[in-house]
Amino acid sequence: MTADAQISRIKPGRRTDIRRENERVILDAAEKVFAEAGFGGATMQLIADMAGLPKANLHYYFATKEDLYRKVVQQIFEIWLDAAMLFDDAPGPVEGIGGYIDAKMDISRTHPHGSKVWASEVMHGAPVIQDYLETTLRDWTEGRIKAIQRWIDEGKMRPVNPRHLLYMLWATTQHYADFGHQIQTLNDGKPLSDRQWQEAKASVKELVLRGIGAI
Amino acid sequence: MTADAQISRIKPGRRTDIRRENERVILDAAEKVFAEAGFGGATMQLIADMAGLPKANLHYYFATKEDLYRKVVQQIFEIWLDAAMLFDDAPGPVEGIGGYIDAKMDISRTHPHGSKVWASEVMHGAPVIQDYLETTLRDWTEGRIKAIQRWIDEGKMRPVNPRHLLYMLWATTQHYADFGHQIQTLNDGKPLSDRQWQEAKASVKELVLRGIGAI
DNA sequence: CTTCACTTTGACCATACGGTCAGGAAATGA
DNA sequence: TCATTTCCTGACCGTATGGTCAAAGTGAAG
Repeated sequence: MTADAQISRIKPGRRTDIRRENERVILDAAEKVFAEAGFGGATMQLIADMAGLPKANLHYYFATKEDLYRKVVQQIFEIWLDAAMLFDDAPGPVEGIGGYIDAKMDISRTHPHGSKVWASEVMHGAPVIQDYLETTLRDWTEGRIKAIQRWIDEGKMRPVNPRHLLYMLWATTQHYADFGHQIQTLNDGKPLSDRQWQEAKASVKELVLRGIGAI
Repeated sequence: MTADAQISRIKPGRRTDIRRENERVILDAAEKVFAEAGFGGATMQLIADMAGLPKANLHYYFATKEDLYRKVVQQIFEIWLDAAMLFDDAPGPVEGIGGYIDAKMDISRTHPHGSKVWASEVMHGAPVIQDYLETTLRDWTEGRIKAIQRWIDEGKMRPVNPRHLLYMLWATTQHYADFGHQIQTLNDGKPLSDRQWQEAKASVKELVLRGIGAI
């Protein structure tokens, strides 16, 4: 992070880069603090300390706490949408759903904070991203349901309710991020190792793919 | 709720009942507010308004905000533990796991607030219930893993990783409470009907039981 | 060097929050 | 009736928080 800052300041170092870099540092800090303390429990001072900047500087880049929070939520949503592309262009459920599980599990490992912020936002009634749920997410969901239904019609999987299958995919994959602390506690207090993450991915994939009769 | 208050005030109406009743009203209000706003976003004033009592009265029954919060978390944990009894005394996975799914799905419908408070608590690193995770939950989990392993050894289900199976059960069932708002939004803004809840339970049970090769 | 836009920040403010407390009301038992 | 315990609550307090602002710092362009 610090190294990046120095690099970007040396190489094409311009005013724009200062802004871009600081916004990134602040967003990363905010994601972590919002995840660990919730929106209400997070303070601008905590985020500032985590980012290594004075509090007033945060308000120079982000007008309000809500504004900063909104950007954090949008970020994780876009990451998930990108990963969801694996669903398309897949010939069948093994590649489509299996690949989607892989991607979402990887995100749960690399972006646990973002996942928690999203979960918290939805649990509180989605006050700032309700429009996303009603537009982008709804459209995406309907599209995926159609894809699953096609696989069912083609006999590539059993006739399960596509909607509840999607919920299960979301729930199961995000659980490893949102409830990571509980999982770690039940793992003798240690984070899952590489091998254990592989095991988790394999277990989830097998349970789901066998559950829908794709293998 | 009001009726209960009147009844309990008339029937065996004693000092103890006033305390019991008020504590219940406050706990119910607190559960809802903590679920909707998070610990940091919840205020004693909001809880007091929801309970229909002056704020100072809350502090008469519960010393601090943390104290009140702790009681709320303990409550949902006990409800879940009770439901988990269905796991025991079951001859096989169809009854044991199937019954557990039924029970947890019912709780997700009847106690969505408690589930959200628990999720929020764990996501924030379980600051107040870490000891529960390390003792009661860990013991319960180990016991259930043994039970599942026994079913596997008896050939009643496929050899899946019991730990990840449990995580899937928790994730999937609690998803219907924790992400209820998202599910409702994707259901044209309407809460799931009785029929839709039946469909959800059936889908989850079939996916899981088929996934583990129990049906 | 001067200019000018962009960035930084310590000091400050109004508000809202958790919690306290004194004094009164209500219930109970003798 | 009176004493005692329990319950109730408006008013109050110290603190922490989100946000503001004026003044200073910085560096590229002319």
